[in-house]
Amino acid sequence: MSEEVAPVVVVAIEISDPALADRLASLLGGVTGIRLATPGEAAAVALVSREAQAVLQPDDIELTPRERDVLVLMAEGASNKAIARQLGISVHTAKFHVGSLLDKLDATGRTDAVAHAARRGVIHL
Amino acid sequence: MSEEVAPVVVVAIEISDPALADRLASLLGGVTGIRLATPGEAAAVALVSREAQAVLQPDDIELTPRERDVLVLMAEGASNKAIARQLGISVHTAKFHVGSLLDKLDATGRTDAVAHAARRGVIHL
DNA sequence: ACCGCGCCTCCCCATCAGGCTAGTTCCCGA
DNA sequence: TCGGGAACTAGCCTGATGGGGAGGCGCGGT
Repeated sequence: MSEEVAPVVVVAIEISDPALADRLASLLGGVTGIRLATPGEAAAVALVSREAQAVLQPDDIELTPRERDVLVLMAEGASNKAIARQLGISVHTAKFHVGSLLDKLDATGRTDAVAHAARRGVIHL
Repeated sequence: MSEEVAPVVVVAIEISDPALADRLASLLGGVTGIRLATPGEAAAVALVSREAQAVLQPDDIELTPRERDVLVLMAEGASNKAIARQLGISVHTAKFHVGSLLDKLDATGRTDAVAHAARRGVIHL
C-alpha cells in the first residue's frame, strides 16, 4: 500500500481454529504498533497454531438446517431470488433466513457473512 | 455479545530477528488476554517469521493493484461507499473497480467474487 | 507522436438487498 | 394444554448494487 514511516508490524493470523483466530484478532486489533494483515496482504510475521487443536472446539454457531442451506447457496453467490428458487421457498423466506444468518454471523451483509462463515469454519469455500 | 470466561492465550515468540522479536514482545506484553510464553512453556500459538514461508499463489489472476485493494475491502464486507471512503476515491470509481473485479473473477456479484477469490487463492480469509 | 491501459470521474437506471412489522403453520417440551 | 422456536409467507420502504455509456489524465511501449 504505502511506505511505513512508523515501525508498524503487520501480523497475519493463520490459525485453523476459527474461535481462537477470532479472539486473537480482536485482542490484537487495538494494539498500537501492530496491524492485522488484511486478507491476502503480505505480513512480516504470522500467528500459527502451536498446539494440537485442543484449546477450543470450533464453536459451531448454532445454525438451523435451513440456515445452512441458505448459507451454502449464499457462498455460491446466489441472490435471494436464486436461493428462493433452488430451495423452493419464497423470496421473503429467503430474505428471512439471510437476515437471521447475518444476525448469527455478526455480519453487515451477505458478503461479510460468507467471509465470516468461511473464517470460522462454518463452511468451506 | 456475551462475556465468556476467556482463558488467557499463551503466545510464544519464535522469531529469529532479535529486534523484531523484542519489539513484538514489548507490544504484546501489555495486552490483556495474552500472555507471552516463558521459554519452553507450551503455548497455544506462536509468532513466526513470515518471510521464510513461501508465498504460494498458484494462478495469480491478473489484478491491478487497485483491484487488489478493492478486493480485500470487499472480502471484509465493505460496501462501495465504505470502499470509496477507505481508499479515498469516489463511489463511482469504487463501483468501476468492483465491476472489473466481477469481470476478472467471473463472478455474478461481490459475494461470489470474494468466494471465487478465496477459492482460487487470490486472497485468503 | 500515437495507442493502450490503469485509474479516475460522472451520468442514468433497473434491480437487489436488507430492515421493518405482522402474520401462518407445525412440532416439541414444560 | 400452553408456550415457544423453527420454518414459512407477505407487504413496505430506503439504500445499495451493478450494468450501461462517455469521458479525462498519465505512463510506457511501438
